[in-house]
Amino acid sequence: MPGQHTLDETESQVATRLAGMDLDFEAMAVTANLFRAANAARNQMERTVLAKSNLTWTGFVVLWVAWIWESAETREIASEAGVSKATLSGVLTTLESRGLLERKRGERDGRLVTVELTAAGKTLMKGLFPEFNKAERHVTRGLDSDQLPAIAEYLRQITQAARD
Amino acid sequence: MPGQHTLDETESQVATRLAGMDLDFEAMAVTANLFRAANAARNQMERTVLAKSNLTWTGFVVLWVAWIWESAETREIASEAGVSKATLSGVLTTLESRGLLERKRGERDGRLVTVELTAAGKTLMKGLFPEFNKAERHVTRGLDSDQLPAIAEYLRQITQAARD
DNA sequence: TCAAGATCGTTCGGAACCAAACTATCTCCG
DNA sequence: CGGAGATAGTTTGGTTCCGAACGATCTTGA
Repeated sequence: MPGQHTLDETESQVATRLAGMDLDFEAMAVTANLFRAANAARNQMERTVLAKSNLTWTGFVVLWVAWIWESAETREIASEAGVSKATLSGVLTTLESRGLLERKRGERDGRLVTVELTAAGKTLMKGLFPEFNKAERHVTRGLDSDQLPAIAEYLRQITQAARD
Repeated sequence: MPGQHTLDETESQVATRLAGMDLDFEAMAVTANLFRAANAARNQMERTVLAKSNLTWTGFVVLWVAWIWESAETREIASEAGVSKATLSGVLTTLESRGLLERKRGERDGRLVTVELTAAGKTLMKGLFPEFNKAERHVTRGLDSDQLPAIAEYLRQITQAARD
């Protein structure tokens, strides 16, 4: 595949190109590989699991959050899915029009909207999630399984640090 | 902040809700936290570093790749930035119209297009990248610095595994 | 009680995003 | 040669994505 660089080539080019600048190369390597890994994993899962159900990544995550929490308020979903409330509003409209979930105006507080999966949405998730989990195992198969909890913890630390 | 869940609450709710299903919970924790971390870090960097230069995340990554490699072919950039060639085509048009880069048709092979930063683009990156690196250090500050290379390596393994 | 301010979800405008179709170019081989 | 097939980047059509502006609803305090 001409014109493609391996990860090693890329990183050594980075080191050469930026040599002499006062930079934290180790932090750089962690974040650069964080984004590469997340991107690669997401693309892989979209292709192998989500595409056949005609779901986008965000659509799936939204369904997942609502499924896990039985019923969720929109700002919880937005926060958990990592999208803005504006984006969520559109995605909810899409998923609602496909009959996978329902919006319900809050009774105690008329500003709130809660989201609940329909029977069709629950059926979809019940069938899809085990496949999704297989893909999760697939993308982590290169890691020593003893280390998985520690790696998850490192990633939690990054999330925490990035939140302020 | 009512209606928000901590990471711990979320993960224990997941465990409860999915109890009894034949799932790999450790792989799930790694991937879920991978996406959370990447999202949180990206949002943080967009807000604190990129917004003031009116750059999107993808725009910045595209500029970065072209900057590192002095001059890059579009498929390299697309692969490195993790976007499709269709997306890249549009982003290049945006950045080119802002005078940050130039497209050049390949001389030996007329199908290829190489991308090169303009003087303005280079100046921008030279000023911006040290700030970006500070943000990279910020989001990794919760990690033991001795462990950073190992963590980068774990992430490379995930990238590798997700590529087939 | 009732206005001022806070908070929620939606809308709007414009960029990013992708798959599929398309045009242009190159390569291969008969 | 020269046409068949491969490969590169662009266009098209439709969703996702965000910040900012917006209405609706709730809360607060004098």
